[in-house]
Amino acid sequence: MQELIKATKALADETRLRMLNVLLERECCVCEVMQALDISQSRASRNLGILEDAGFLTARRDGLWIVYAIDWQTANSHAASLAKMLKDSPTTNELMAQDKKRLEHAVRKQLGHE
Amino acid sequence: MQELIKATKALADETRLRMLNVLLERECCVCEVMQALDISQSRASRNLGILEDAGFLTARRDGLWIVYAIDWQTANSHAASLAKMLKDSPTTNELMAQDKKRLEHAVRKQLGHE
DNA sequence: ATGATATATGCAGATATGCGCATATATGGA
DNA sequence: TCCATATATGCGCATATCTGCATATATCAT
Repeated sequence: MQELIKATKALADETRLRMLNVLLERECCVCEVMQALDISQSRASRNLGILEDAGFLTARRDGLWIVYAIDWQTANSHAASLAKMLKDSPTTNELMAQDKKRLEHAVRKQLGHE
Repeated sequence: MQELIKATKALADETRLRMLNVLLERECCVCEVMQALDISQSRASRNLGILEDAGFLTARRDGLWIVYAIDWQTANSHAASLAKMLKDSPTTNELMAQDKKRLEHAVRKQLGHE
């Protein structure tokens, strides 16, 4: 049951649902998520880490960047079911639509510190 | 998106996941849930209310009792998807198994206050 | 080695959440 | 009407969660 609790807790946050929304479009590095959601660096990093820990995401390094992607082969089967659910019943929402819009112009290089 | 957030927040709690576990067996009044999970009256009532508010449960009065049941026709489509997921991928867990065991002997009349 | 960029994390403060206790409300029977 | 039972809820406390700020760590280029 602990894995199910961890997965649901990870989902129960607006920021993280928005993150999964954009990651369902394509894999992203942290700075691209920052740009898409228009949030701070620490906030992006921390919440991506929570999603990874819960089994929703994989993380791989690519040079300076850490690239996060939906983990469809996750060991946490509940996370897989939940991710599939999000994919199959997309939430239409103004904020999430904006996130996807900004994602289109997000690039792998950016400010963040000042 | 707010409905999705409400649904996931409602799920993200051990007590409430245990409640859905027993309610997937059969509908229950508050005191039966108290007995099945071995928890206090206010705790049972409050958490059932949260699940109802999020769209997971219906509540109907039957005499002295309020009977809660999974709402398969809920207006919150996300809650429906999540409930179906729980139903289709049952979590095998010692605690949840005990809850179901106690549910077998739960009755519609009981102490609770002292 | 030094500097620039990307990401992770310790810390503190603000807010949210879960719980028990006591009490309020609702129903049905005597 | 009065009482017993079932459920809901106001309140306060303990704990958890989220965030920004500052800083640490990692990688790459010079």
